[in-house]
Amino acid sequence: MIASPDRTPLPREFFDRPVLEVAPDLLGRLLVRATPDGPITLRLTEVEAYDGQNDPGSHAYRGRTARNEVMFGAPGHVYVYFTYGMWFCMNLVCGPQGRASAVLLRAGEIVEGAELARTRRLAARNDKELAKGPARLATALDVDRSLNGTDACAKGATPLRILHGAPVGSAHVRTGPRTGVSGEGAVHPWRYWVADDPTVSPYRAHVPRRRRS
DNA sequence: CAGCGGATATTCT
DNA sequence: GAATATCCGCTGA
Repeated sequence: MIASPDRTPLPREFFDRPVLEVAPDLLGRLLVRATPDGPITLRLTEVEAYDGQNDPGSHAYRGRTARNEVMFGAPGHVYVYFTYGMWFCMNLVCGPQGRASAVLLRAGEIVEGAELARTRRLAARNDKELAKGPARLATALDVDRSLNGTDACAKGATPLRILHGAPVGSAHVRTGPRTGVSGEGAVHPWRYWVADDPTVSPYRAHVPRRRRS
């Protein structure tokens, strides 16, 4: 008998902790995206921690800019950025406020509303690929810049909410280097995923893109 | 399966 | 100008 996941919201205090504590604790939690056609619910299976102060890989490492200002705000809010000229990725801001740390949501399993996610992820060959990768995850959940700064712990109505779900025990959490991070930031094993989960994205070491002609 | 080119925002040099 | 917290479609083994 498998216990039903807890559908109550995570309190803001959950995020008001150091990012290295929050990140592994997010695995197995549920993210609910309210769309006009109904909810899309994702079970988190892969995340990465970014520390705004000591981490050269973080968008906030070199200080506050127009892009990263949400990271400097209250924990539990959503930081969305646009990358490679084409894709959005989403993060959840962690505490303490002002440290500008956040967790990148890299992959998950769509447990509700897969038919809605499929209409946005036409390239996915099967449901396990719907949210396998950070930009795929954002696309599947219809997340773009308009949701930057959304409070995922809001009391009232919100387009995006995070629930307790069924946290993964530490025995099932794996860690390794972050994907696509280069330089000194690459040494930290701050990528966390659920062991043997088919929705986790393949690891790709950072490779600089070749210069265009 | 591996490799590569294209899309082109944002930030840094 | 160059790098980046990426993905997709094509090519060739």
